[in-house]
Formats: sequence, C-alpha cells, structure tokens
Amino acid sequence: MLMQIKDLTPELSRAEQRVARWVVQHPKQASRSTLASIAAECDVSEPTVIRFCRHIGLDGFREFTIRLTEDLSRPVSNVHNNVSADDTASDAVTKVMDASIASLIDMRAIMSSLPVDAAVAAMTRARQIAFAGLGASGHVAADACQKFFRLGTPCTALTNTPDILQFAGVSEMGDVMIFISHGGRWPELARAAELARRRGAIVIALTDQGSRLASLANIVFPCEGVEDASIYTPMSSRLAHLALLDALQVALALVLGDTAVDKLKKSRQALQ
Amino acid sequence: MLMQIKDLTPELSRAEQRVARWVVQHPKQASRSTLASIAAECDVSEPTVIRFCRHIGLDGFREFTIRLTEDLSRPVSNVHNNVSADDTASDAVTKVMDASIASLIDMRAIMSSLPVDAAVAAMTRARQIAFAGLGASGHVAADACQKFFRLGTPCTALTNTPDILQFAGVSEMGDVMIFISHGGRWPELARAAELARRRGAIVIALTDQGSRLASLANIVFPCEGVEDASIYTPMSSRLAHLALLDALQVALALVLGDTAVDKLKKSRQALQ
DNA sequence: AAATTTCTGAAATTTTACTACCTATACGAC
DNA sequence: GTCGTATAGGTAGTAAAATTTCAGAAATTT
Repeated sequence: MLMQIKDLTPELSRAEQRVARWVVQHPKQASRSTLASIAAECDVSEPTVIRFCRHIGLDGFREFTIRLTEDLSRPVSNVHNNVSADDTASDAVTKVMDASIASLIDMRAIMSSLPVDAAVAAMTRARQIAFAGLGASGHVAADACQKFFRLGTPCTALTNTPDILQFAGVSEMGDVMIFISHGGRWPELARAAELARRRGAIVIALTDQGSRLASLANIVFPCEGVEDASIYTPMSSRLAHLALLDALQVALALVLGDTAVDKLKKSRQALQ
Repeated sequence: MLMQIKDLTPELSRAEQRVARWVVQHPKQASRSTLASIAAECDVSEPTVIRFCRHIGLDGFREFTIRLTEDLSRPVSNVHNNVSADDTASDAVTKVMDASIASLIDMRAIMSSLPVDAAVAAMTRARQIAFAGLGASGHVAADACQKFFRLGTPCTALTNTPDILQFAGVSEMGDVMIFISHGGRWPELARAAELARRRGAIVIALTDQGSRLASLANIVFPCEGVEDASIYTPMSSRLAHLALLDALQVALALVLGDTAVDKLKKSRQALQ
C-alpha cells in the first residue's frame, strides 16, 4: 500500500503529492490521525486529503485509515509488493494467492473464538463421523474423511443429496455429522441437519453464520465468505474449510492420545 | 484481543454481552462497521457499545476499531514449531493454521518464478485436461477437475492407478495431463507420465523438484514439502497445491477471455 | 490574451462518536 | 407491601469528524 502510494505519487496534483509524501514518511501517525489533523500537518485543505484517498483507489478517508492500519500490522506482505504489474496473468495469479492467504489469516484470527473444544469433545466420543458436502465442498468432505478415519473412528464422506439424507435418517445418538457448505443455502442440507438432530446425532456446520443450516446445528464454525462475491469465490472459503478441518484433526489426535498417533503411524507404514 | 473479549464476556452486563458475542462472531465486519451499525446489529443503543469498549479496557470506539483491525491482519508469531503432545488443543489448532499460512506465503513468494505462462499456454490449446492424483492428492485432482471443466475444456479427474495408466496409454497430442503428488514417489505415476509423454501429451507436474516424476514432466511446479514428513499427512502442501490450481484456473480464464467467463457465469446460474 | 480545464480551499452538510440525563427494573430495609 | 437505592440501558442532544458543494485560483491550451 505504501509502495503503491509511492508509485502513484507522480500522477497526483501538487497538494495531493504533499499528502502522499507525508503519509509515506509518517505512516504510523497517519494511520491514527483524523482527517483534519492530517490536513493541518500537510498544510492542505481537508477535501484535498479526501481527494488523495480517492486517487489511490480507495473509497474515502475511512477506508484509508483501515487499510493503512492493516498494512502496518502485516509485516510480510509489504515485502513482495514490487512485482511489476504489466503482466496480467501473473498479476491475477498473485491476487488469487493473496486472497487465499488473507482468508486463512482471517480464519486464524478468529480461531480462538471458534468452538474447537466443543467439536473435538463431540468427535472424541463419536460412534462414527460423517462429512457431508456438495460440489466443491464435497471434495473437502472426502478429503476430511480420508484424514479422520486414520484416527480410528469410523468415518464416511457423503457427497450427494440422497446419501446425505439417508445417512441423516438412520443416524443415531453418538453419531457426529459435519456439514460443509460455504453458503449454507441448499435446503436439502438443512433438512438433513434437522433430521439428524431429531435422531439425536450431533450436527456440526462449517458454513455461513446467518444461514438456515447454521441455525440448525449444535456447533457452528462460521466461515464468512471474504469480501468479493465474484464468480470465483468458493475458492478461498474452501481453503479455509480445509485448513480448519486439518486443525480439528490434529486437535482430535492430541486429545485421543497415543492410540490415535499409533494408528496414524500404522496407516503411514501401510503405504510403504 | 478477541480472546480477551471472550474471557471478559461473563463480567459484562447483559446488553454488553450481546455486543461482545456479536463482535467475536463477526470480527471482520465489526472492524469495518460504524458505531451506529454495530448498535443496530446487536439491537442495543449506541452508548452501550461505547460502554462495552470501555469495559474491555479501551479508550473508546475509535480505539476499538483500530485495535481490532490490527489484530485481524497480524499474521502471527512465526514461531510455529511442530505440534507436540503437551500442546493444548487450541495451541495445536493455531500452529496448524500458522503452518498452512506459512506454506501459502512461501508459495506466493516463488510464484513469479513458476512456469505459469507455459502451463496456461499449454492448457489454452488443450483438447482435454486430465488431473491425476492418488490419496489426498486425488481429492485435489477431483477438485481441480470440477473447477476447470467450467471453462469449457473437457476435463477428467483420475484418482487411482489403473485409470491413470489407462488414460496415459490412450492420450494423444494436444492432451494435457497434470500430475499431483507431493512426494512424487509413486512409481506408477512416473510410468504414466513417461507413457503420456511418449504419446505426445503435455505433462505438467505439481510435485517435489528432485523426484523422478518431476524429471519426466514438460512443466514442473516444484512444491517443496515445507513440512517434515511427520505422521500428519502433507496438509499444508496440499493446500498449496489447491491454491496454485486456483490461481492457474483464474489465469486460464483470463487468457481464454469472455467465453470462459461467460461459461463460469452460466455454470453458476445453473445452480440457482 | 481568451478560453478551457484542472486544482484547491471555504463553507455547508451529513455522518459519526460521544455525553448528559432520564427511566424502568431489581433488590434490600423497614 | 412500599419506599429507597443502585444500576443497566435507552433517548436525545452535542461536539467533532468526514464528505459534498461550489466558487475562485492556477495552470494549460488555443
């Protein structure tokens, strides 16, 4: 961001350049100042500061503050910013990576507020665990299943509607069903979740906080889709889901103790 | 900070607890919201939100915004050792997340040196694209397949040895085979790659640089296993593979132009 | 030198954060 | 029961900050 401001400086008007230079020289102070005080520092009018914010592609001063604050507390990503942006393909590639990284960082930040312990506790006692997901989330479910069954607990992956509904219909007390769905909008999933709960199974949902599915689950891991709702979106949230499930598996392995670790070792040896 | 809020929640009054819970559940949104909108979301008055800020030891709403924004974009302590048995569950969970983030950051750093353009060029002209992977990488392959076929090029996912070998055996000039394997050690994959190349297909490999598979491929995306070959399966490298394939898909979509984007939109609409 | 565009700040407006104050409920003493 | 006290929590008002409008100044072109 600071880099970007520096690059754009020559294209700004004189007064705005003063702002740009001051910001680059006092980034920390800039991030905590008010519009008026920055204007005073740079000896320009307040509208000029706003125009500066707009010219560097932001929405207003408010967003400027937020973005600058974010940038200053993110030591890594400043480093690579000087990739020459002439090549669109590689530009896009980095953007996608950035989005993925950002979504994981977001997830990491809220990790401590997630019901990890509750989920692990439920899974520790589980008679069996089923992972349910459709489409891209189906792959996540399959992946998770393959990871978890090595801990010794019976696991299934359910990746189509009939399977999911049937499983929910015959589920019992002691079963854990984990629903994965970034939107939480498939009515079939909600129905299955309801069914499973009525039969006494524990329902865990990796989905959007406000969705119907979330409201039906015993334990919810909210995974807000990050900002851009473009055509590509499910990508980053799927990564976040995977990472979360990785984390849960490790946590579960720790709680289960030696037995589980032993089983992991055995499953590994079987491959060689 | 979120942790701190969570700890302090019981000591707050009823209305303030509502605010606390909402903030913990929507940290990102909270960091970008105005006082009024948070009050509305939590169904409390504005002063209550301010009182909440004061109670958690901050100066006012302004500082709350800054602190939260900082917290959410702090990439974390880079001291992530491997998970050890005496970790608490939540320790382990954060460590796993850190490892995942680190591996993506690593990948992003070397992104510009990767043969993205070559791979995209090959795929642009492809008659069909096959994604081959075994075990966990099989899920990556399936996921990638589902993503790429929406661009309009015929795609298959091959997730077991016989399929992979057979496909390689009948592959033709103009076909692209993408092998995904974090170790690159399966001899069958190497055999398939050799076969495919002999028949004129283009072989792309996402695998370890020094492996036999890598040496047989036309285009290699080296994904050093950052992680130790511990008992946990290559979790983060799989994430890196996925992210890389995401990036490739976006790059390909850009090169293919409007048609591809149209197709993406159509596939999206078909779901609704 | 006139005309046009492009900056820039003063002032007005809106939005946002914060304060002062008031009310309803809970709880205890009498 | 009723009265007093405490306190959570809201209403309404205020100060301050962000944003918009507009008119004059500077620069550029013609």
